[in-house]
Amino acid sequence: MSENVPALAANSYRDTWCGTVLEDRVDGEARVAGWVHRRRDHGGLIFIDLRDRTGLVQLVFHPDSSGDSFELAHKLRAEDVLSAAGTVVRRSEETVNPDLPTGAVELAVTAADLLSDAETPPFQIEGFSGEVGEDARLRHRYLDLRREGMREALELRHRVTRAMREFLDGEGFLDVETPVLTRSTPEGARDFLVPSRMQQGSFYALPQSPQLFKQLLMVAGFERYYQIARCFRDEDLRADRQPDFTQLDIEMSFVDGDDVIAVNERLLAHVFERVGGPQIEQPMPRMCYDEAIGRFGTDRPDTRFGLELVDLGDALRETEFKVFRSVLEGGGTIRGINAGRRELPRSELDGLISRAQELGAKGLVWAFREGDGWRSPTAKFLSEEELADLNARLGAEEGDLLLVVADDPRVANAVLGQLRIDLAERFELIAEDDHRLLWVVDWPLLEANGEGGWDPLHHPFTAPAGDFDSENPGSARAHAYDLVWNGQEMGGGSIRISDPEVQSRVFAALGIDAEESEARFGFLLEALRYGAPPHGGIAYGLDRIVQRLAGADSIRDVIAFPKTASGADALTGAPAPVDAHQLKELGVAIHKRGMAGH
RNA sequence: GGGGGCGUAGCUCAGUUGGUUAGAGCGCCGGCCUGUCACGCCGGAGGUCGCGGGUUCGAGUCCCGUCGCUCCCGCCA
Repeated sequence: MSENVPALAANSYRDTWCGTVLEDRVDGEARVAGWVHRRRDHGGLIFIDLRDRTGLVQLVFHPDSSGDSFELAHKLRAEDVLSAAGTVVRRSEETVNPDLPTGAVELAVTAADLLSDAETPPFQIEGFSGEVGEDARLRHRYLDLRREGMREALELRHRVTRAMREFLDGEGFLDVETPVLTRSTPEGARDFLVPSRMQQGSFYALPQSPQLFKQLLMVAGFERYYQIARCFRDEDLRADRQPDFTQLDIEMSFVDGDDVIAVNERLLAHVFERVGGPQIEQPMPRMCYDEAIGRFGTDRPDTRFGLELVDLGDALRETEFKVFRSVLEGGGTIRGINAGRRELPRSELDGLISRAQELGAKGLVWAFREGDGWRSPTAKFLSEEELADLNARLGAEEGDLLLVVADDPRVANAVLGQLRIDLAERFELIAEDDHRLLWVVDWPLLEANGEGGWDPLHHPFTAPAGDFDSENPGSARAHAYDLVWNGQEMGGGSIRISDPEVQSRVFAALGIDAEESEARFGFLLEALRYGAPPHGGIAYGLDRIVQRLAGADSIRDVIAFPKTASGADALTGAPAPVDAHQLKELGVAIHKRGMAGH
């Protein structure tokens, strides 16, 4: 921690941090200020642990040498704010506290001032074993942030962003701010809208990302841009999703995908080196999208463990089992995973079936290899030859647990992809200190949206690789890349379309006709006509990166003032009703859900 | 929008099959204590069992509704 703590200029309250009162100050005078962490009152001798952002130092109050402040010390309570001056004293050998960085010294107080008299906090700042509930922590976040874990998390976050800025500055990137009041950019999520007072009936949207602005900055010739940008998406929350979140946003000109990846690998290496993150290979591993889907069932594969997906359709071409047969005839797939030799009670096997159904599968076949066949409710529907073939394809050995899903390929992949993660956690297959980072590359540009149309896998500005064949949009690949860390998406980017004609054709393929694209993106198409360099970039979920570096379970643990699962701020009470006259000024009327006619 | 879990003292939790006055640890308050560092010892206060309704002789416990927190699905890169 000390490497980041700047020297403190002397002021009326203190001339050093609590956590820096170390042996090199012995016999010197020191003045510290902070919060009363704990008081140990021995009657004739009082110890106070004083805490600030940097740590703790022990203050000692003697009745003889501390004067009036001895009486004050007796009255001190937890979280009172205190300024104390005295002599730094080396502790005698038997009173050294090896658990405290400042434990070899203490401050013999000669004078102290109570700067603020604190009420008893609703929960203890430190020093008891029970974990405080998140509800209470968020309601009094300013107290929660005094706790060591939160201080460390925010300091880590600071060091991460500082290292990012350091690296990018050194590479010639310029930090440019883009608007927060803007118009809707189609990243796919619901927009937060802000009503315009001056143009009633019209709305700003909060940015889901600075995507279009950074492209315009490339047209403007800035060439290398970055921003640590707040972004907004009005969707339901998760442990790794907040309605407002922070993105490290980067864009470069005159680059191809490999150039962007190369810069970013150096960026990651620099940041991790600075903050003590995992070692990463240079260059980092890459995996094609199709391989990721094929082996792991997902575009964000967690490669820390096996349990890879296996295609079983060929073993069942002639099967008599109606369920499998109708799936295959309907263009579906049959895929499975070998979970290894496991014992699971029937209740847990039923739980796997429920989970598979929750994930969208119609069912799940479980089996244990037994001899050349299966012990499974499904075994009786399959021939000996089929069972032997399935065992071979799955590499099943005696007692191995096998899971098979027959469904639409997207469903089968999604279900098995999630089940392999559930099983890895259930069987503790993941080593705590194992970190796997990789790029997923060679993405399809579009995917069928199930309604006869096409949706972008990234966003509508992603450049197709090679010529874009409007007749056959599904075959187009994209110059896109996602960074995946232990199966979690940390960031993604692409080379963008810099040719307005290509952009128009991609819009058309997405079902956005000329009129609509002119209305919504005319400014972009026009800008591209005025000399757009080839350009591309990436955006990282900063909260997720810091979360993983901190080993936290939720991004809330690395955000100073996060929202609860219902999108509320437990501290301020936002969102909150507003005065009628505010609404009137905005020309906005409220239609509550459930009111007549709505 | 849907499913699971949770809600008891300031905090973290226990509370049996529905049965007398709802408990513990920490914290808090008062007293004692000159080497503690999760100080110790003695004493004390503190409860709308989230809220509303129901079943019952009797509800923290069972049922219905509702609110909040949380995890997941949908949604969202």
